[in-house]
Amino acid sequence: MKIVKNKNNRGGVRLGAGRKSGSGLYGEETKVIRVPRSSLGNIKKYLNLSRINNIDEISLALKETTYNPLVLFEHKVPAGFPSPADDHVEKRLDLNEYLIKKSDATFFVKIKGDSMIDASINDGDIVIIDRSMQAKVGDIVLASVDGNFTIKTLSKYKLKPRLLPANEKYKPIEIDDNTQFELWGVVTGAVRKFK
Amino acid sequence: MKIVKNKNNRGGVRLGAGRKSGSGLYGEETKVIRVPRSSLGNIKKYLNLSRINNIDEISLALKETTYNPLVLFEHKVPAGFPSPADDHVEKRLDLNEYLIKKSDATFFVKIKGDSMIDASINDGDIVIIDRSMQAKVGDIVLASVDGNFTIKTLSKYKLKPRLLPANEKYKPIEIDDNTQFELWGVVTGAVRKFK
DNA sequence: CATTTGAATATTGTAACATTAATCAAATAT
DNA sequence: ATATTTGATTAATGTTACAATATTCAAATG
Repeated sequence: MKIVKNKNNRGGVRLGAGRKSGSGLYGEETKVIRVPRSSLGNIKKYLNLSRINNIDEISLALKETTYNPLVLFEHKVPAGFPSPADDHVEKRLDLNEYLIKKSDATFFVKIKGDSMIDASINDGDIVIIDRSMQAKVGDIVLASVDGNFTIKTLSKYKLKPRLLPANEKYKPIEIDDNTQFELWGVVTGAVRKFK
Repeated sequence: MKIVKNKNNRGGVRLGAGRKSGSGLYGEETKVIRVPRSSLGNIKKYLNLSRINNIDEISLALKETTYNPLVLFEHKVPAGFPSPADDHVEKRLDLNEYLIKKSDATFFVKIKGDSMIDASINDGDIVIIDRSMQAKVGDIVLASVDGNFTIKTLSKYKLKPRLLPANEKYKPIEIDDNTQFELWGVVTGAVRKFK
């Protein structure tokens, strides 16, 4: 009986070989903990979000839900507003529910600057971004271009993506093969506080 | 040499003895998971809170639509968006909480028409109205004028209120003694859905 | 000089273990 | 008879150990 050896005799003691420290999923030391089964899903979701977005700390603020089913007057008549008593449709409205479809694929960005002013997105507004949606031409998207984040309308030009600002002061951004370009998500809504 | 026995000879085989299942901290099965060290604190805080506050409520708050503990990138740099890793401040954001101060004095109106377009309030937007606030000149308000509801900027002219549209196409509305006029509330915010 | 290869080492999920905590009924005390 | 003490019993919990996987490097090969 023969002992089959490796045909090749490569490798050997190599200084500095091996996987590098910090090359893991989280880039840092991990610990083992025991958690109740019903919390597993939430915790994994949390870890996933923080990993993807490269966030140091997410404070799991577990305040009481502020959900207050409030009243919505929905106006049906184009010119002016009808008497609420006669013509409005009353509805309960939860703003989270109204504006967010997939909560675990959604995050918010606060707008700085006026480049989307013609799309009624102003400095200080908060836009709602859905990472899970497939962006189409015409959508307002969050993208990174050469390392900078920007919110623009997605367009196409000569088979390449093109980002259009909604303000005449700014020029479209053309994306070529030398441009780092990544779509982060589709802007699905916006909120503004006046007071 | 003596073997020291127990002085007492109590106990023994007892059917049904022992700690009862489900008597633990969480009252349910637990699992072991590995998490990054930097997240440990938050996860423990979360587990602690959910335990104290009754699992159902909290997991509902995290999972269901009413409360979305999502991630907010708040940008500090005016021009464009910086790398999220560098400059963002991350927060949980509850849109209800963000936009509503006094929930029992607040209601919503869905906008029809383009008369406030220059204030970035467009057809289809939903505005948030606080009935409890004292309206000041410059505020966007909901008012009824001769039985019709309208949303305009509150102004003053010759000691009388005047309602200014935010669109050149429309004219200011002067309020005189023969005009029925009532202030319904101050517009404190607006939300828009793109998709 | 580019490619292939396997040793080397970190990561990661899970099992195993030791310790702690809770429960029960027999033994003891009152 | 009733209350209390006690230790066997078993679940829960935190930690370590381990096996499987992933990643990296440079020697060997082409």
